[in-house]
Amino acid sequence: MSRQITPTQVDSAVTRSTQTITPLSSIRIDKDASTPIYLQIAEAIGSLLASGVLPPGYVLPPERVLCAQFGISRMTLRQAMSLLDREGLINSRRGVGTVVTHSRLRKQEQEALSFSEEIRARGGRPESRLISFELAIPTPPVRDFFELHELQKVYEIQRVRLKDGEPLALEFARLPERLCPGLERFDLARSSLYEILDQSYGIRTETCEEEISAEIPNSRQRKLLSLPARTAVLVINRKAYMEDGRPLELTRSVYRGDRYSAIIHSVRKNRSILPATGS
Amino acid sequence: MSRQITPTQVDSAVTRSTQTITPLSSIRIDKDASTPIYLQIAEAIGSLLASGVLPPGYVLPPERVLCAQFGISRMTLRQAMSLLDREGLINSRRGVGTVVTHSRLRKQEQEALSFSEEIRARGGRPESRLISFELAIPTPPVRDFFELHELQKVYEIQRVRLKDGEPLALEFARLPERLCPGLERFDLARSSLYEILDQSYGIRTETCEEEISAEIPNSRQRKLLSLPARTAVLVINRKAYMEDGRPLELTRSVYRGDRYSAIIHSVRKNRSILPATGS
DNA sequence: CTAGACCTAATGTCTAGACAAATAACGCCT
DNA sequence: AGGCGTTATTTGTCTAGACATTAGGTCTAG
Repeated sequence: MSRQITPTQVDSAVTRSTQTITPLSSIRIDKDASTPIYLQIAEAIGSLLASGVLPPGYVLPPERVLCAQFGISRMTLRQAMSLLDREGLINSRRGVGTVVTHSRLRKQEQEALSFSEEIRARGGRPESRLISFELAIPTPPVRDFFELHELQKVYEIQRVRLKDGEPLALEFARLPERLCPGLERFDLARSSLYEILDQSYGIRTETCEEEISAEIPNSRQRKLLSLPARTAVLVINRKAYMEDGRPLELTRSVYRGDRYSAIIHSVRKNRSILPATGS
Repeated sequence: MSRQITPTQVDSAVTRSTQTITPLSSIRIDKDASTPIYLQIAEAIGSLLASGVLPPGYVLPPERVLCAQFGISRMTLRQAMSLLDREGLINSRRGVGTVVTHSRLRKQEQEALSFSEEIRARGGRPESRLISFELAIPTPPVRDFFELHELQKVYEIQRVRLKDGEPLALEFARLPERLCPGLERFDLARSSLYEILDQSYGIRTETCEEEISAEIPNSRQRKLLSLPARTAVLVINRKAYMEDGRPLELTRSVYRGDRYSAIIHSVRKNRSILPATGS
C-alpha cells in the first residue's frame, strides 16, 4: 500500500542504466561455496522479493548486465531465473525483459499438512484425545487401497483433535501394519502420528489426495465434538502416499463446520507436457 | 497391474547397453521445426510416459547416450529432462540415473475450473438458470476486495447451476463493472461467464483462492436446490485474480452436499526459494 | 500524418566442451 | 565372508560463446 516506487519510475530512473546502483548490486556470491551459484543467486533475489525491496512491476536489469555483475555465465544466471520463474516470482518476456510478478500471482503449491502442523500454522495449539486404537482386518475397499493380502491387518486409530482445548475434528486414521509394526507402543495422544512415522519408521508421506464434502453430523459425532444444534460438518477423506508411491494412510476426518474451513490455491490453465486425460 | 517389465529386468536387460534398442529409439526430432528441440523431446518422452511404454521404475538411458542418439548437446537434453522433472514425471539422482516416477507421485497442479468446465470434466452436462442480475453498489468489504472507489458498481449475478438437469449449486458471482461494462447484454443462462469474459472482454482469470466450509442450508437454499431434508451444503468462497494480479471475481457458491465434493491434490514438503512466512 | 522499413535491445535456444560430486560395483586384502 | 579402497558411471554445475526470435522504438518515404 505504501510503495514509493512505481514500475514506471523504476524503469526510467534506475533500471536501464548499467552504471546506476540497483537493489541487485548488493548481492554477493561465493563461487567456492558448497551451494551452487545459481541457487545462491535465486535465494538472494528471492529474499529481495520477499522483503519487498524488489516490488511487483520492477523491471530487472538485463541478463547480460547481471552476468557481468556477478561474473558468471549467462546459462548459470538463467538457471537461477528459471527457479524464480517456476515459482511465479518473475515473468520474462522475449524482447521486453524480466518483471517482478504481482504477489497474488505467485504460485503456491498446495501443501499437505498434518492436523498438528496445520493448527500450528494457523496459530493454534493442537491436542489429541485417543478414542480407540485397534489392529483389525480391513474391509475389502480398504484392503484394495492398501494393496494388502487376505490376512494382513491395518491399524485403526480414532482420535478427537482439539485446537486450543476445544474439540475441532474427529479423525479416523488407517495405516497398514506392515509399514509400521509395533505402532501400539507409542502414545498417540501425546505425539504427532506423522512425527512417529518419520522418526521411528523413516516413513514420510509425499502426496495426498483429499475429497471434501459436507454432511449433517450424527449423534455420536455431535457428542464427541460438542457440536451446537444446526451445525454441519466438513468431511475430509484423505489418501496419502509414500515417496515410492505406495499407499500409506487412509483417513476420514470430520471437522466442525462452524470452526473450520479448507483453503485451496489454484491456477488457471495447466499447460502440461502430458496430453490431457479427460477422465 | 499387468506390467510385464519390472524395474530390475529393464535395468539389466534393456537399458544399460547402448547398442540395444530402447523405447526411446523411436523418438525423432526435427532440428528445423519451429518448436524448440527440448520441447519436442519433452513432449515425445511425455507421451511415452502417458501411454505406459515407459512404465514407472523404468531406468532411462544415460544423458550422454540420449544426446548422441538425438545428436544434440547435453544442455539441451537436460532442458527437456528439467521439464519432465518439474512435473514429477521422472526422478534423477546423481551417480545413479533417471527413473520414471510412480504415477501417483506425478505433480498435479491444482487447476481452477469454472462450473461449466468442472461439470464437463466430470462427465456431466452443465446448465444455468438465471435468478437475478443487478448492477449494485458494493458493500465495503466487497469494495475493498475489488479496490474500487466510492461510486463504482459491481455486477451481482445469481444463478442456479444444474448438472444433467438437476440443481447442483447456487452461485452468487460479483464482478466489478469497470472490467466488463455492458455485461447485461449477454445471455448468462446460455453462455459460460468465463467464455464471455475471455472472448468479449479479453479477460482471463489466472489464479483463484477458495475457502471451503460446511453449512446447514436455509429455507431459500433448500427450495432453490430442491434439497432433501437433513442435507448439508458445501459453501465455496472464491476469489479470482487476473493475469496482472487485479481482483476479478468474488463468488459464493452453495453446493448440494449429497451430490458434490471437492477434490484436492497436495504435496508434502514445499521447498521454496522464498523464506517461510509463518503467518 | 501514417505505413512500412529498419534498427536495437532483450530473452529464447543451442553448442561443445570442462570439472565436480555422488553412487554403485568391483577387486583386493584380511 | 567381510570390510575397504579404487574405479567407473552418472548426473550436477558451469563456461563462453553463437544465432534466433520477439517487441518496441525510430526513421523515412509516401
